Amino acid sequence: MSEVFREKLQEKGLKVTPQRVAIFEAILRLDNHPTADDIISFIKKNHPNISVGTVYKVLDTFVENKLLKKVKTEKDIMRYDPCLSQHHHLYCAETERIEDFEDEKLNELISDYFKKYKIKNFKIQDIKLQITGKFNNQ
Amino acid sequence: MSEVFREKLQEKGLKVTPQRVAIFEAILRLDNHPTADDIISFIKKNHPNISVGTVYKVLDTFVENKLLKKVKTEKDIMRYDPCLSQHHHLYCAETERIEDFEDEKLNELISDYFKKYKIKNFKIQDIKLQITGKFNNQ
DNA sequence: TTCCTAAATGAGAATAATTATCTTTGAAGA
DNA sequence: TCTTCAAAGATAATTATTCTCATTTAGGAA
Repeated sequence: MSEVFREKLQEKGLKVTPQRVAIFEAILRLDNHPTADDIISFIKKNHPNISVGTVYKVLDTFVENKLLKKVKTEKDIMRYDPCLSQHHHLYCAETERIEDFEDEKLNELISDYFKKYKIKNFKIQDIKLQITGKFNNQ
Repeated sequence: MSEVFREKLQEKGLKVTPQRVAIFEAILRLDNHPTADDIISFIKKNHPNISVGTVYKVLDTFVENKLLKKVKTEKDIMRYDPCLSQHHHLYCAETERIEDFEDEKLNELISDYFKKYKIKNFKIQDIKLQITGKFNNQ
């Protein structure tokens, strides 16, 4: 699994450092769109003297190189999300919980719509739905 | 026009202060999703000794009371958006420009879709599209 | 394998946005 | 007009993030 990751880095001429590996694994493990701070705490367990600045820098390089995306809640803080597949977000304003939501049929519906009705003076690169509401269970 | 605004405040038992009026007007005037800082600079022109903390507090009360929404870019800063109508955002990652995008037909399409295909364990309150891409002109 | 160099990291200071605290002021109901 | 509680002002504090710069290291070359 981390082979794909190594390749992606090397492809772009980026060095495969233990810090980068640790940070990427942390995001996969933490799963639910961690904040930089979540990531730092997690990593410090096995990697006690990693620097905060490093984490931010690594996250930025990942975003630049499309290994991650930045996500935002209604609140304040950036969250990070691995670029695995095109997906949307279910977001609960009360609890700050975010879940991924994939729906191929919906994607098609929307992209067909915009093929038919283009937005003038704007070239679409990506469409993301932020669906706000309430989770019923837990 | 600011009558509606006065009423909305009074309805919720909030006082109509000159600061609140000025801040709300500033957001309407500034239009294109100003940051707190944009708002502060704008207001200071006519209202030189308003306090930064006040602006933030007022913005928060407005958000709590649904007079405004907080919006986010891929970058860092909060922006504020008057709650006038249901709309989506066109967003250019390069220039940070945000434009509103209203499309009743699209809203219907999506809401029909979710009437048919409900998301399990989730009650939708609001759906917003963030459409990333590039503006062609200017 | 060892050497070299650009790229990456660490440590911590600096910045910027936002929040908190606490005193003073003023909106609006009595 | 008076009173009172919410709101505003001033400024300190906090928090997330970025910057700086000295040190280290990944990984290609010899």
